[in-house]
Amino acid sequence: MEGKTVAARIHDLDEQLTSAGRRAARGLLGNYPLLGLAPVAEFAAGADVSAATIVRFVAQLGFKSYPDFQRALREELEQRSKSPLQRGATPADHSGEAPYLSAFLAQSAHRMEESAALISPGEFETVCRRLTETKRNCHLAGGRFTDFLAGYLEAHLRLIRPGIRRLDGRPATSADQLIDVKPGDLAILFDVRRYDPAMLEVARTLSRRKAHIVLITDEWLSPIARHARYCLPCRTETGRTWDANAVLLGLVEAIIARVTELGWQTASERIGALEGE
Amino acid sequence: MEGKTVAARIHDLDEQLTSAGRRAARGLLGNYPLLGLAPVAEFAAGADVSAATIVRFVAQLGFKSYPDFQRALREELEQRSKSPLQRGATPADHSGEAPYLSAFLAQSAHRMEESAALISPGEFETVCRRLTETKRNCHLAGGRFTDFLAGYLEAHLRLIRPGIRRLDGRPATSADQLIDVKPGDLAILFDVRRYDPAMLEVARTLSRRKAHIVLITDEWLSPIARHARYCLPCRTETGRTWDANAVLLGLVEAIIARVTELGWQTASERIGALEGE
DNA sequence: CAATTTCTGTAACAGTAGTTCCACAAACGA
DNA sequence: TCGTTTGTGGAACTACTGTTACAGAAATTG
Repeated sequence: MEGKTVAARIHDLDEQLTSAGRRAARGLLGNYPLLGLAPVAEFAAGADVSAATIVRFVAQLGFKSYPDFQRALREELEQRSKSPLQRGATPADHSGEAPYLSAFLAQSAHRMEESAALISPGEFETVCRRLTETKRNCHLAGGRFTDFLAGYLEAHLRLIRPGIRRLDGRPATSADQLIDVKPGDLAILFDVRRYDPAMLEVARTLSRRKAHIVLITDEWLSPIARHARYCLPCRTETGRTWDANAVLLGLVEAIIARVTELGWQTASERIGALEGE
Repeated sequence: MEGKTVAARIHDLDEQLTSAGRRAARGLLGNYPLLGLAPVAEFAAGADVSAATIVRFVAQLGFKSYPDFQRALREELEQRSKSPLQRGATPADHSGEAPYLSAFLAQSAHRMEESAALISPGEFETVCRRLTETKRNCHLAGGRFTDFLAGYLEAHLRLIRPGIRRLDGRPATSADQLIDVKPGDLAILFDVRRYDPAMLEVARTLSRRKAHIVLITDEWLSPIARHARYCLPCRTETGRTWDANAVLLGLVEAIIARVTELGWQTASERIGALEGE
C-alpha cells in the first residue's frame, strides 16, 4: 500500500470511482503530478469539480488528508528525479544529430506510451466490453481532423458487429440522424484541440437523449468531457505546428483489436463471410 | 523580473544573502524544486533554519508571499515538462501486470521506432523536398483501409501548398482523373497487405504517364514497389487479426511536419489566412 | 572591550486553507 | 413512472500554515 505511486492507486480504484471522482482522476493524470501540488481549490477548478469532491477523491486514494496526499506526490517526484537513468537520458540526444524521421517517430512512439499511463485500463476495458453488446446501437462522429478516425473505426466495427451508425458533424444534417438515438445507446466522439463547436452541440443532444458518450480526445480534454461517461485522453502535443494524431489512431486500433478478441464468436463469422466475396 | 526561474533569482541574490539565508538557498537548490513545494516548516527543517528565515528568504527573492512563491515553482515545473522532450514523464508504472492497452500501445510504439530504421533517411528527405516544389502537381490515392491516410495527408498538404489532387481508387472514375497527370508530377500512393489490384492499376497508369511515384506501404512491399521511384515501408505486423496502421499515420505526420518546416514561408501565410476565417 | 547594529529563532497572531455537514439533484431499480 | 439510493456542490466550521513582532545572540565597529 505504502510503496504504490499515486498514479497506480488511481488506476486501482478506477471502477469504484464516481463520475465526478473520475473527472478528478482525469484532471490529475492530465497534468501529473502538478495539479495535485496545487491547493485544493485550484485542483478542483482544474478538474472542473468542487473542492469537496477533491477531498473525497484523495480520501478514497487512501490518504489521511490532502497535505498527506501532497507529501506522497512530492516524495514520488523526488524518487523519480533521483533515479539515475533519466538524468543522462534527456540531454544526451544532442550528441550526433539523429535523422529527422527517427527523431520524429521516436517522439511519437514515446507519446504513445505516455498515453497508456493517461488512460485508465478499466475504463478502456469497459468501453470495449460495451462495444460488444450488440443490443445497443453505436454511433460515431469526429471533427475536422478527426473524422477520418471515426471512419476508420466505423469500417472495422461494421465488420465485427451490426448496429454501427456514422454521424456527420454538420448540425443541419445531424439533427435527423440523431432522431433514432435511443437511451443507453453508445456514442463514440472524437474531438481534439481547436475543439469543434459542432461536436459539442452533437454531444449535448446525445446527452439529452441519454446516450452514453465515449470521448476520445487530447490531454487538454475537449469540453465534451463534461457530457462523457467514458473519456480516453491521449498525449498529442508536439510543440510543432501540428499535433500528433497517430497516437489517437493507435488507441483506435487498440479498441478494434480488443473488441475483436472479446466478440470473436460473432466477429469471425462476419469477417469470414465478407472475406469470401 | 517575471520570467526568471527561481533558481536564477537565487543566483542573482547570492552575495546579498546572510548566513541563514544561504543555508535556505543551499537547501532549496539541493533538491530543487521539491523542497520549495513543501510547507514552510518542512522547508525550514530541510534547510536547517527557522520558518521565519524561509519567509524572509522568499520575500528577498521578490515574491509577495510563500504561496506566491510556490505557484511560481509549479508553473516553472509545468513549463519544463511541456517544452522539450518530456523528461521520462510517467515511466515507472511497470509495477505488476501490464494492462492490455499499455501492452498494445507499447507494441505500436516499438513498431514505430523500428520503422525509422526501415526507411532510408535520405529518401524521406528527398520526398519531403520534392513536396515543396510547387511547380509540379501532387496526386494522392489509397486503398480500402488506407484511403483515409491519403485524405489526411491531402487535407494538410492543401493548407501548405497548392496543386494537390486526390484520386479515388475506383478504376472507372480514375481514368479521367488521370488525364491531367503530367510527366514529372508527384504521386503518393498508399497500399498495404491484402494489396488492392485497383491501386496497382492506377500505379501502372501513373507510371506510363511518367509520374514519379512515392509508395507508402508495409514491410512486405506492395507490388506497386516496382513502379515506385521512392518507397517508404513501415512495420505494421501485429500477429493479430488487424495490422497496425498507426505507424503509417506516424510517417504521414512526419512528412507533414517536415514539409511544413521546409516550406514555412509559403505555409505560414496560407495557414494564417485560413485560420483567420 | 563595550556599544551598536544586524541577524536569527521563538512565540503569538491572523488569515486562508482543508474539512465537514446538509440539502438538492441525478441515476437506478421496482 | 415513482420512490429510493447514491452522488454532488455550496456554505459553515475548524485547524493549520504563513506571517509578524519581539527579544536574545552574533557579529561588527569605534
